[in-house]
Amino acid sequence: MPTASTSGEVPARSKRADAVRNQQTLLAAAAAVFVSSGVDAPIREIAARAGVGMGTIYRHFPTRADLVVAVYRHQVEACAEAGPTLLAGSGSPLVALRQWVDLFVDFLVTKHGLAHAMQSDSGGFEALHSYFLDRLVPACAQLLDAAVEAGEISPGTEAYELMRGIGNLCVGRDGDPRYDPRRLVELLLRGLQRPQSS
Amino acid sequence: MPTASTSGEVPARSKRADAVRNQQTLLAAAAAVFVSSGVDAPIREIAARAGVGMGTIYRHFPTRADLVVAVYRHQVEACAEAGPTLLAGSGSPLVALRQWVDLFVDFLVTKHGLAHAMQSDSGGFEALHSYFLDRLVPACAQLLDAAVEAGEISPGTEAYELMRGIGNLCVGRDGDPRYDPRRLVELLLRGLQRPQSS
DNA sequence: TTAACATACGGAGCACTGCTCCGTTTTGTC
DNA sequence: GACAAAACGGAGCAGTGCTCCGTATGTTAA
Repeated sequence: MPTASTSGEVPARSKRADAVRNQQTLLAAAAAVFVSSGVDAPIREIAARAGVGMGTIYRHFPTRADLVVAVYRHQVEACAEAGPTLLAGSGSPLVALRQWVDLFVDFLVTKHGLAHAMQSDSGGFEALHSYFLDRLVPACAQLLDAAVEAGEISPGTEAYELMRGIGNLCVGRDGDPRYDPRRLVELLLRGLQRPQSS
Repeated sequence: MPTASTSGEVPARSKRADAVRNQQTLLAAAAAVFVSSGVDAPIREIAARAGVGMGTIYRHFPTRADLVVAVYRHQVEACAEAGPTLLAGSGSPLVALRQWVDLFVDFLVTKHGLAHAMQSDSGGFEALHSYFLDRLVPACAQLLDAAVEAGEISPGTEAYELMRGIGNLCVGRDGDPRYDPRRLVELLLRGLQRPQSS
């Protein structure tokens, strides 16, 4: 009963299937492009990657900020859900943690772009940020705990602290080949590892 | 003796007069445009304002960052020198302080643009920032002290603190008509004023 | 003074970008 | 099926960064 208009409300015909599909495609494409080319990547590039026209992007996300925010939310969700999945799929919690952190670093590109895109409008940003913490800290903690439990890493590091550290390692690199945050994050993770005998 | 080549050094023929003149003109024009249109203003606009061709700008300042840094240094100097001048030129230290703060706010536009333009290369930025503090805090302090001395404002506020406060009021306004930093700075200054008996 | 050269200037032109607009295609409904 | 609404695609426009080279100007040596 899509056309049920019980009151003075607008009928609100449900979205067309292709529109929904394209929205998803765009989110994924934008995320990938943000990672490889930064949040200032040309819209054309995102459109090309998604295999859609530019008009489609502008219809779904009128401004760049809209797109960035949408990707941000999408990524937070994906990242949060990936935690348990990775843990279940891998025999080693440490490996799972590594994979998760990799996802997290990808995500930070968008996050920093967002912070920049939201110099004003700080209200919405606060809300988004707390959403980010609520969802992600527990996910990270679960992986961390599991790795400790399995004896792969030393205890004593909090998820929040680790995430913040990673976040800070990832600021301010814009095409500078001399600074690769991922290398440093890798180092950080290695530092977490419990020294293994033989 | 401009062509004296005492050793293996390059003769280093002195710069042409028009080149020097244009450099000054450009600095002034860029400063004005940065205030009215932000540091991302089109190069064309700056060139037009200075009455020179774009080639001239790019010859003097190969990248936008170069130009911004040069304007920054220039402004720090001008601001520092303006302190004593304004003080001497006006009967009221408070009026002088007001005028100085106005200059300072103009300058902050460039400063913030600079901070953004220097996400990487943080070494040079640090040096610039300490230069900024060394030059400007004393200038501000002098005005502040004079105004206290004259009984126009209440004592107890440090120059550094005031400047920092003003600086913070000036972040994150990019064409948002709802937020005008100057209004707030004016309020701050008014708050500094000693309540005067009619 | 003037010739000759190094230096600096100007702006047309190219490449690339954001964003709009509208003819075409797809989808859902009757 | 037929039809309208919704969504799509991408050509095209306007604006921008940056380069390049013919021209103008300042400077030096004779």
